[in-house]
Amino acid sequence: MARTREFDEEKVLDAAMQLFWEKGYEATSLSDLTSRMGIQRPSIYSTFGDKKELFEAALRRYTMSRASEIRTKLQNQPSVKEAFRHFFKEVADEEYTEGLSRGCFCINTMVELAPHDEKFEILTREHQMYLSVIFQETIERGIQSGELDSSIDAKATAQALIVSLIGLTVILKSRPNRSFVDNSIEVTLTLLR
Amino acid sequence: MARTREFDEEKVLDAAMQLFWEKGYEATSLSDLTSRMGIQRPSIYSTFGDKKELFEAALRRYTMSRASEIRTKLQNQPSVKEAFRHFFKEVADEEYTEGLSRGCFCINTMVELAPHDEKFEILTREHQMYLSVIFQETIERGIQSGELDSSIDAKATAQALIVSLIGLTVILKSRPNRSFVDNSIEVTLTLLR
DNA sequence: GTTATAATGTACCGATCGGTATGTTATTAA
DNA sequence: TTAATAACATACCGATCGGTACATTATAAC
Repeated sequence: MARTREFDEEKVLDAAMQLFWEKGYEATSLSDLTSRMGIQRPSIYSTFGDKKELFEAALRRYTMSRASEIRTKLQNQPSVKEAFRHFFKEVADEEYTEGLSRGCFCINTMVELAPHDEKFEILTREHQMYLSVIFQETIERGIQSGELDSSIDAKATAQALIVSLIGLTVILKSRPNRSFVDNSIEVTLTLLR
Repeated sequence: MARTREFDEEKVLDAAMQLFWEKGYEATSLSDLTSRMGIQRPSIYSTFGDKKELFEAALRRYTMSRASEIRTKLQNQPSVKEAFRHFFKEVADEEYTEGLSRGCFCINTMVELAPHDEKFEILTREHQMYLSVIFQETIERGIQSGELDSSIDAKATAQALIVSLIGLTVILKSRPNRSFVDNSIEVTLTLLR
């Protein structure tokens, strides 16, 4: 009974996500968005609502795919300690490889929007708590298998690792020496004894 | 031979610092600045240059005072481990006490500007490296005094603590449970054995 | 084929952005 | 007292901001 949509909703949302991820909320204009998403302004507003709502949709898309990506990575290694080491090193490698340092979209949002917008305070917190549980389950697997000492506090250690991961992701934006990054990763991993 | 300046340069720079610290670079407008600094636009431009230069001056002011503040805090405690514990707890307390979560101006800048502006990439990196040296010297003091095991790597441990401090500062913006924060601090401090 | 409807492209809205030209006021050296 | 000069306030600049009105186009139900 009406004209069909000419664009793929997921594809254009993905394009918006990439842009917000690179530049943040304030620095991304509607003109940036239309050109990168390949659709016109009214299409954005009719499909996603205003700029903030589009940003929120993009962030939700990011956190969901990122969480399952991390869960997969940690499950694919038999050794828990090696799994974390590999994961942390990979985070570092990405920042050194790519020209632009995008970091983590959720962390960027935590810094830019969470302090002034309760919706994003909650959204970013819940993502970190979710990741924390994934870490905890991974550590518990290591305890179960005998790889890790049963005396360690899986939950508290997972929380400390989340904090370190955030710090690592953020400091990479200032492009520190590789040795700085490698040192801090190795020392942090000694928490898994 | 000319009219005297009616404002205190340090005071108005301090006001600009507070504002950029709260809102970041993009979200702070010249109108915000003039009203908070209490001076007119042309006075800003003639005294500090354009918006980016004013921001840089504000950030430099912040990093210098913050570094000496941290150095003092760490030196004032006889026990190194207690010094770090007290300092980390204090960082957390500030975020829970204040209504607004400003976090650390330098970290905010690392996220917002460092990836797209080499000047701020360098400026923020150098501040973190400087703090890292302060941490290292503090740890070495603990080793000297016999409080800390001489087998620990002071430099690498200091770097890991810097990363954790950054992560702590950032995650506080999402207002996690106090237990999350306390747990991660305590676990991280076990690196000082 | 006709009609209803939704997606599209264009062109525009007032508001605000960072930055500056300009005229006025105050101060100091002569 | 006068002349030179720098800080001041005002008012403005073009550009861009987020958001929308409106006319056109394409599709699906009938």
